[in-house]
Amino acid sequence: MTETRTRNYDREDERKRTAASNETTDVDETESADSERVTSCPECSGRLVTDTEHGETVCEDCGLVVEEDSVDRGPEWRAFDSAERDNKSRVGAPTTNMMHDKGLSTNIGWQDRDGYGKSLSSRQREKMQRLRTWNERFRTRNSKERNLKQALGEIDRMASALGLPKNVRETASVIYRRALSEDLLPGRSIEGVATAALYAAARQVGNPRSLDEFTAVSRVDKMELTRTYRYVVRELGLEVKPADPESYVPRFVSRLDLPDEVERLARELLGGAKDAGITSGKSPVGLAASAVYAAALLSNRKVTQSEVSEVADISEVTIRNRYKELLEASDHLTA
DNA sequence: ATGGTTTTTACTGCGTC
DNA sequence: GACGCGGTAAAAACCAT
Repeated sequence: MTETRTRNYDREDERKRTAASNETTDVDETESADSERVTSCPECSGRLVTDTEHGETVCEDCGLVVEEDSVDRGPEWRAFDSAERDNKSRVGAPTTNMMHDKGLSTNIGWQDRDGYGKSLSSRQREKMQRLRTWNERFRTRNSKERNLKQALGEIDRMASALGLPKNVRETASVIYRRALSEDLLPGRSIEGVATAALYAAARQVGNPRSLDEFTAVSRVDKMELTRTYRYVVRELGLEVKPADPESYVPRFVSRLDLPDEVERLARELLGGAKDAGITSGKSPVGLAASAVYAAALLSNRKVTQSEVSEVADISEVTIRNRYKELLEASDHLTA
């Protein structure tokens, strides 16, 4: 009931509230770019045509240029038959980065001798030394590739076990690559960092899974996961927003076989709770679970607390406490 | 390490089927 | 009586300092 809130969710919650404007690195720029597309001329509401050669969008009737200097996303080359197109095209499946050297890497001997056993001139020796340096660099890179391959396999396995979509896996592998290139791995298990990366990725793209769900499919225990997760987030300066309770709602609803109506109501309740400021510092999972329970109650679907607590992995007591608050908040809002 | 907060565990009482 | 629900106290977990 007081204002000294400490928890994780809370801190970031406050940060979001106070500094909502200076978003820096996050992934949600998809909407703003395409949402304001004009479909008809603002002057005469004629039909618009795109002139790709000049990079403009022009009204067919009055000739008004609605948009100019648009980016040409086509290829910069021309092809006159399909063979040529195949030849010049550089698109295709992305390179995987998952291949390692298959033991074909080169070794440069340490004795400064040539093929006949004679010693080398000082000039040649210097050259060999430089070559050794570079070769070593490539080889360690290769060892990192192997590491990466294993980690990506783990990420894939866990992601599919948790039913996480592809974009989460991609984000996770990006995070893992960064962790690898910044040398965060020594002293930590590949599995641990991979799990942490996936956990962070799931949260970043707004499709979070609880820590418990992760420990269920990962070989690392909860403590190691949270530790490496915090470590990775800190070292990489990752911006992970607090999990939005609403993002858990659909899963709970579907696991309980409840109608969409309940989902809608639950979201409404959560919105009200957010406005009332009672979400701060509370576990998002608990909040979501209670909202689902309360919503089911309001729409006359009978679901027991223990059922909800089962699918959400939250104690019944927490559900009771939260859902009381939720209803209270919604009463305040409507009254 | 400590202190403050939330969540969980365990237990009790009440009402209904 | 079993079950769902509400409440409480104490323990455990968690996070910031």
